Amino acid sequence: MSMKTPYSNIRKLIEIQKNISYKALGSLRPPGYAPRLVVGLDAAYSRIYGGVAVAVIIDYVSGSLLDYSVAIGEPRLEYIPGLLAFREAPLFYTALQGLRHEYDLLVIDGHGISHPRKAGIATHIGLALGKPSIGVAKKKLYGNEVYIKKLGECNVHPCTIGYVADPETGEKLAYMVLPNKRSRAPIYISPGANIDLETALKTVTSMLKGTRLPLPTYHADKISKHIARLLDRGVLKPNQLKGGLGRLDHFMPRI
DNA sequence: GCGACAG
DNA sequence: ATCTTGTCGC
Repeated sequence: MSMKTPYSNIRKLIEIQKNISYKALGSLRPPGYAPRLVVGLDAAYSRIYGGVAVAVIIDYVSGSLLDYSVAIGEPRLEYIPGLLAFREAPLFYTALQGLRHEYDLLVIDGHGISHPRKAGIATHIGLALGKPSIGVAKKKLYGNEVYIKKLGECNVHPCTIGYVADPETGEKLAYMVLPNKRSRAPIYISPGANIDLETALKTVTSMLKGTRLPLPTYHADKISKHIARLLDRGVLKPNQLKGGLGRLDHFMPRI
């Protein structure tokens, strides 16, 4: 079980996010190059060992899964809406270090700037690593949903059905996309850092292969859940994992 | 006080 | 996220 965090510390984490978003918002421009290798990040949870973070590498052109890395460990923080990055990013960072390839882009399960302080987990990670990052979330966290299309008008998928607007300024923070024929609910695509909203949309929709999630996140999701199951069944031991045990000393500020 | 609330 | 049985649809 993760530690409970006092309200005083929560305020400090919120201040850190304001600092992060200040820098990240100035980085939201087109990368200027097409991605070659793309990382997908997702986490599942094992009852025994805690978080199971998986980083995968996908070849953007072929869609091939080239590599993956795992990090496990008990998160230091409980889940608090808006503060997900402080819970999961340390594990993601560890998983990333086990990767054998360099990469151009990160696709992360969760939000980017479509966040109360414009500092979702994709923003934290993209800014810290100095790479383009995109958040792909399955549920809205913040903002007003604006529909630019009726659901019935979406014949060809993926279909951009609307966007999420900043309640203060009306600025577009994320696009809502129906990834395939089956899904009733959209996915939310927002830039994390070092990329703009339009490029984020194009890039992610081009990696939708009939699945609800884009290929990188799709694979990371499947692998992390699978490993969490094996761990809880005792079929797999933490020391057998590629990427090893998670060191949680990164991304967590001293509070 | 009430509703919202990534994973 | 995870816990869980049945159930709707291709």
